[in-house]
Amino acid sequence: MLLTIDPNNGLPIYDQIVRQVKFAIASGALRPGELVPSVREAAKQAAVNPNTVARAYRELQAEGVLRRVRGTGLAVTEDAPAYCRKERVKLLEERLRQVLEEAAQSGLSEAELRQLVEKQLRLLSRSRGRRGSS
Amino acid sequence: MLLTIDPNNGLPIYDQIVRQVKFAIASGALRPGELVPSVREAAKQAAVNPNTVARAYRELQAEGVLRRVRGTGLAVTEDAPAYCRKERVKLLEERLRQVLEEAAQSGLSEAELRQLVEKQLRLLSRSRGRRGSS
Amino acid sequence: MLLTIDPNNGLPIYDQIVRQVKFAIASGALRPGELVPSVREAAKQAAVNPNTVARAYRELQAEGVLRRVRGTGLAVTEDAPAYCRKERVKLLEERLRQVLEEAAQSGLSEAELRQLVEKQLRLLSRSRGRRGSS
Amino acid sequence: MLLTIDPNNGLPIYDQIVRQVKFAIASGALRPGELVPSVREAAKQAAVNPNTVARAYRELQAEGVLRRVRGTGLAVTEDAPAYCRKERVKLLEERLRQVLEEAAQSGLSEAELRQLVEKQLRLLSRSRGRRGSS
DNA sequence: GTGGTCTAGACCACC
DNA sequence: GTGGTCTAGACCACG
Repeated sequence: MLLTIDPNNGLPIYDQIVRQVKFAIASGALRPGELVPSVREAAKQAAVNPNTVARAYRELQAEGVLRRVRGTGLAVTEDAPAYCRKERVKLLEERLRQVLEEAAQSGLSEAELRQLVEKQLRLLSRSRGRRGSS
Repeated sequence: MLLTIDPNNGLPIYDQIVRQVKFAIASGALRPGELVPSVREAAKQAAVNPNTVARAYRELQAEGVLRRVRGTGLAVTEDAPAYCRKERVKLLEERLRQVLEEAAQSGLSEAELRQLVEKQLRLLSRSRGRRGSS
Repeated sequence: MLLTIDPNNGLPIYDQIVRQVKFAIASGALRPGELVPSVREAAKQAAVNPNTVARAYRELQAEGVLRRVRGTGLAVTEDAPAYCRKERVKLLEERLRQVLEEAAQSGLSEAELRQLVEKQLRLLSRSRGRRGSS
Repeated sequence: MLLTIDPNNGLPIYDQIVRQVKFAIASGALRPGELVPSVREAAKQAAVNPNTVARAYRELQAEGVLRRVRGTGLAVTEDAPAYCRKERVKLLEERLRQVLEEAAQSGLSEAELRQLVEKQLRLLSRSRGRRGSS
């Protein structure tokens, strides 16, 4: 469970954390009953203020994704995986829609747009490959 | 030159305006010497505060895309089209990269990711079609 | 809309604020469309840190009780009164139940318990009367 | 001497323990010279961390309600019953006052408030009856 | 050690 | 002026 924060993402940091936790649960990297990294640890790892992590975790509790185990930490709930898989699609579709809409407004033809998307997908799979083979 | 603002875009409104003006110039919809809508008019059309439009126009002047024509308004500069075409690609690639990277982090396989992108592209071209035929 | 905060209430301050706003809406003292006091103003009035008020207001937005009006403030939503009236009963019953349960555990007879409750209700209506007549 | 802990009470657990011990002494269920359950036993029975029980017992010793009997455990002092009876009324009145005050602030009329209180008292005496008959 | 709350104060986006 | 985000650091309750 490694958090990778980009402070210039546009998305608030706490939101990036919320998403990444949900994604980790959706993909099975975090399973029900497992503990998420402690507030302080996650904050250190992500080079972020503990309050910011705490806020993200608070929201995840409010959504029923995490539950508090007193004196122990925050654990993934039983319902979380199903919920997070739904959320994942929703969150990604929303963001994709926004960006593609903007691209469409830019006056590019559909062919040019597809070309742009293809280029980025290729770049992505290449960097993925690198990460995968390392 | 119609502005379409989405306040929940994540992008600040003034930035959305800056981008759309650049896009309009890049695509030839706005040509050197032409005037952009007045601050008040644009603000009314986009249902946005005039200060926000003013700020966007200020930035466009600072980048050399617009210039003041005393007593007349703001006109597109001669250098703007070349500049804006470069910007357009840069801005779109940057946004696309961010979103696709996030999608990649979400644990979706490349196939699933492509499927999502295709779905959104189809949705987009459909809504474009509608707008085109209206 | 005056906030009265008791830092030794046991209830977190942000929660006291959340409750009081809901109560004010439930009782009709705050109506749909009206603005709640600004974060800074409420913080000053309640002698509390603005962040604490902001957190309370954030939760009220998340519950759909308040909505943000950009650059203007936070307004009561249309749905808020119905929702808050339901909440009011729920919140009060929960608290009453806790306290009466504790009282019951204390070994008092039911008669003694009723006497205690009556005494407090009388004290309350007296202080209410004073406030009402002032 | 059975402890019934509600972790969502708002009251800290150690405080709930302190109160319940005092209540047991006030009502005569625990008499001077009698031993309270050992820290470990009480912790097991109440499903609570031993440290938390230890803290409660520490406070009860500081208040002069319990005293260490070397090698034996903690015993109720001679002065405890009188002291605890006073405390009981004080503690309950304080809590009742808080809750009723909050209820009053909620904008309910006195009649509605009384109705709420009656409802909870009835619920309480019913559950008491059940417990009594078991 | 864990999370939760609160304060203080900075900076940003928007009106 | 409005709310939103973030940092820094203190204190509390609990294990």
